[in-house]
Amino acid sequence: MKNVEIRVQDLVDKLRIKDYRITPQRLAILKTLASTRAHPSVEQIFDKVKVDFPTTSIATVYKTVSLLKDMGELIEFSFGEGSNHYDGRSAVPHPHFICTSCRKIEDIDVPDLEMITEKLAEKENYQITAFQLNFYGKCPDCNR
Amino acid sequence: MKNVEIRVQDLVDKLRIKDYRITPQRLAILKTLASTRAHPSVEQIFDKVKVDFPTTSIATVYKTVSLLKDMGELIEFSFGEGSNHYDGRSAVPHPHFICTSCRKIEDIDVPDLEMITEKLAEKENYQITAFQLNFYGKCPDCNR
DNA sequence: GTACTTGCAAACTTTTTGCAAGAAC
DNA sequence: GTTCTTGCAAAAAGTTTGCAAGTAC
Repeated sequence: MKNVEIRVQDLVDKLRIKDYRITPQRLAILKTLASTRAHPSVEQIFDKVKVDFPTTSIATVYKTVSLLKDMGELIEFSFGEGSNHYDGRSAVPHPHFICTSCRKIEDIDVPDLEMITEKLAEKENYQITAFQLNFYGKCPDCNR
Repeated sequence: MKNVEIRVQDLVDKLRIKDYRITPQRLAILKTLASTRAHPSVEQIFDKVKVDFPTTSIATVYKTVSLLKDMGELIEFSFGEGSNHYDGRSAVPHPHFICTSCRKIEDIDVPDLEMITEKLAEKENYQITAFQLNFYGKCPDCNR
């Protein structure tokens, strides 16, 4: 079974456990979230879901995204401008690089982040539950 | 001369050089930005400015904040909910801790961040111009 | 059949904009 | 006096909500 299908099934199970119903619209939203690395906005999720379900309302997308967010199953990003973006592939926070030229969002690897977080929590007596680390600049493609 | 006054003068000079005019409203906004560590929203800046200039419009605050942002003189934050927040004390990005309970925003120190940024830029061939690093959780006061 | 979900429209929040009157230079 | 800025109100953009009709279970 592919990673995407596993994640969709995972989300379906988690919804069912909480007695939420699996409607075709919701399933389409889950599939969209699980299968993209593009960190889409609600509008972008909506555009994808509309292909299969043209009658879908954007309010439904907002409601489902909000539900998943409350369940801790997706990560929300706010970049200075416009709408929020979401990553539903994994619920674990991770750093990003955002190209200010082409607006592309890439997952990146910052090896020492866990240790840094632990040290900070200990030093300042914080109870840290999440983080947001974004680097902004130009990607190799735009940097010419 | 105090740091706050130096920063206000710095901003005034930079505005004048670009032929922007120093109105009493703008000066009050600059003073508010330079003198708080609270990372206020436009609404909160507006509330402070209104004390001295009750006729000030929130549109004026938006316009001045936007002007300073374009000049690279303040940092904008978007936390998942509500309005953007601003730090006008220094234009240099720096990490924050945000208490999810009392909503307090604190500047923190992450020693290795510069090195991490450099390594990342080199490895991925990014040209990094800014970053945003926020830790979320409970501060010592709320963690009882 | 019951309880939850959808889709629509209206409401709400935050931010931007057009423009006439006013102020900085 | 010229040009920029203000303040107001309207508009725009993003998100939330109430509710009747429809659907998953």
